[in-house]
Amino acid sequence: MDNWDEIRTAFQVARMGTVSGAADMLGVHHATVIRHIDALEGRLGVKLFQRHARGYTATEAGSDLLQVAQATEDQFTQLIGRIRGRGEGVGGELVVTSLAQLSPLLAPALADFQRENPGLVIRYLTGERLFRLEYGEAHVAIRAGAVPEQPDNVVQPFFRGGIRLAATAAYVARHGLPQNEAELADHYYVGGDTVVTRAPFSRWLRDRVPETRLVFRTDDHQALLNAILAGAGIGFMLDWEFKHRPDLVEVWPMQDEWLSPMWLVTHVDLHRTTKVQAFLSFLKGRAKSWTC
Amino acid sequence: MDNWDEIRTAFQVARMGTVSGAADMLGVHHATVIRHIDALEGRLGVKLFQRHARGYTATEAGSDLLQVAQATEDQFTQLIGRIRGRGEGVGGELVVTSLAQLSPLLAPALADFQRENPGLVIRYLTGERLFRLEYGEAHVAIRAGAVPEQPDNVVQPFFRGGIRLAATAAYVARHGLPQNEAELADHYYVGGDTVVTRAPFSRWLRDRVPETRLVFRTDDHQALLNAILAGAGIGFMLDWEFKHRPDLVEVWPMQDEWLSPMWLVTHVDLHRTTKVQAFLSFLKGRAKSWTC
DNA sequence: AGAAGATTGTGCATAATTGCACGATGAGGA
DNA sequence: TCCTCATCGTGCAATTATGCACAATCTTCT
Repeated sequence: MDNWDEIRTAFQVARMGTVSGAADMLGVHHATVIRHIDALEGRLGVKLFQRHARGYTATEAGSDLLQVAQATEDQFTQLIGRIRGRGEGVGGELVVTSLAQLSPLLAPALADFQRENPGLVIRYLTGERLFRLEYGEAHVAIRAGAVPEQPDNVVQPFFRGGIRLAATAAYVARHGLPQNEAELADHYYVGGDTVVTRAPFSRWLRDRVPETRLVFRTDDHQALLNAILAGAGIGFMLDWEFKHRPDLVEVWPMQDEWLSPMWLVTHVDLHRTTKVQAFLSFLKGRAKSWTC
Repeated sequence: MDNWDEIRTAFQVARMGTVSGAADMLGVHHATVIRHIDALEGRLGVKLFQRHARGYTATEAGSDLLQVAQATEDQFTQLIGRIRGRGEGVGGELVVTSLAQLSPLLAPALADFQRENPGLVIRYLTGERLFRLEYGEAHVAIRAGAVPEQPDNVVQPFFRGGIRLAATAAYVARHGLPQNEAELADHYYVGGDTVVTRAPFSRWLRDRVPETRLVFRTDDHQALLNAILAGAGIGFMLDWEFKHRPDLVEVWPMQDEWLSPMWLVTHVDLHRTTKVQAFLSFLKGRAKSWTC
């Protein structure tokens, strides 16, 4: 069945009882209404209305159509209301993706944002795979490194995350601290496994330490942190995590070149929506305390 | 919410995932689909789809629309099926109206017709008010007297109902039979009350009998017949009723001028439908035995 | 890496829809 | 009974929507 508009026209005629009344309702000329009805009846092969001098009266078929179309109009009205409401308020889903390393910072922030917006459902995606905003996989992405330059993506600077090279006090008691760059190669390290990270701090370390010194390798961020805390070696972590663990010792002072800028990325189609805007401003306010 | 066709277009895009696929489904050019989506999104102020190189992916709002429109399409498909089926087969309602006097003939015929068409619901309207075909009050009307000449009504000759002037044997035993027109005025009659019937037999009687001799008056046809059967007086009845009651005696021979032709009337919009045609041919076949 | 295929997006000519005018017809009231 | 009003129906002109051609971009397969 093609042409839903003709059904809508017939619906108004059945409801009003006259072509003129339906035309006023629909905001079109009454001739248009007559043509719609004629076309629809012609296609169906059944009369929907009895024509008489006082207007149109629905036949059985017309009454059936009236009922169905009434339900349809109600459904559509509700749909429009939901869609409009969704566009204006903060509700529905908010899908955020970031590197797994950022989860200790983001998870509490997301939890607080959800608490401020009870109608909201947060979906936080982390994973090695890059979730693609242009496929609608996420509303907001937090990316690190160089400025992302995907077309249709809106990019805003977020914060420069402080990076610490640290180990447990127990490790330091056993192996001491490196006093110069040459001594770095004498130590043991914890780091990524298959993923050849292009992060600046990772490259910095590769330039100064042979691969054989990377004695604990894992792609799981939590496992990596646990390995450092277990004294398996020296590793990089966010300043935020370092500060919250008093038994950790900074092994080498933070270098400017380690700092990789973070970016807030949204798709241009969603960037203007109230929901995304509310989240972005909330996150930027929260991030002031994260900047090193 | 105006323009249901755009919702339908958006629905197909959401279902197919691509503009091109939706265009094929709808049988229109893909440019048309793009314009519909753009117009709809513009009017809603919310993006329904994320555009990317592999097509269109529905946003939350788009998914919502998909669900609602899917239900709508199902509803419309069923509706069309019902309407088409109603047009072709014999089902739904059949509304017939006639003078109450004809109910002894029509009721059995209608019952038989219903038995032949189990999907059919018969509504038989009798009443002094003339039910109007052009307002959809009935599918078929049986009218008596002069040829009805309403526009948009299809009129067919039906049958000439035989009319008998009769009384019970008990009445005749008490009052005898009128031997000539003058003696007619000496008898007692049963007839209509408020309704000044223009039926020929009624006028014939008014011309020959003073009003005071109409001693039992009622507008209810059944009561009128019962009054005759109770011996209240002489009255007119259909030949069909007279024949089935052996205790009745014909008081005066049937006059040609009594015979009022009966007409089958349908509205032009419904006359061609299978249902009405089936009923008309059934009724005409049945009426052969009624003709006097 | 290169080529083929698929998809989206836009200017322009065409086709289809719509609006307007007028006439016709029936209903209701004085 | 006549008059007024509301409603429907149709030809013609203007507006709108559609189809086509082409370009640009991305994906995927070889």
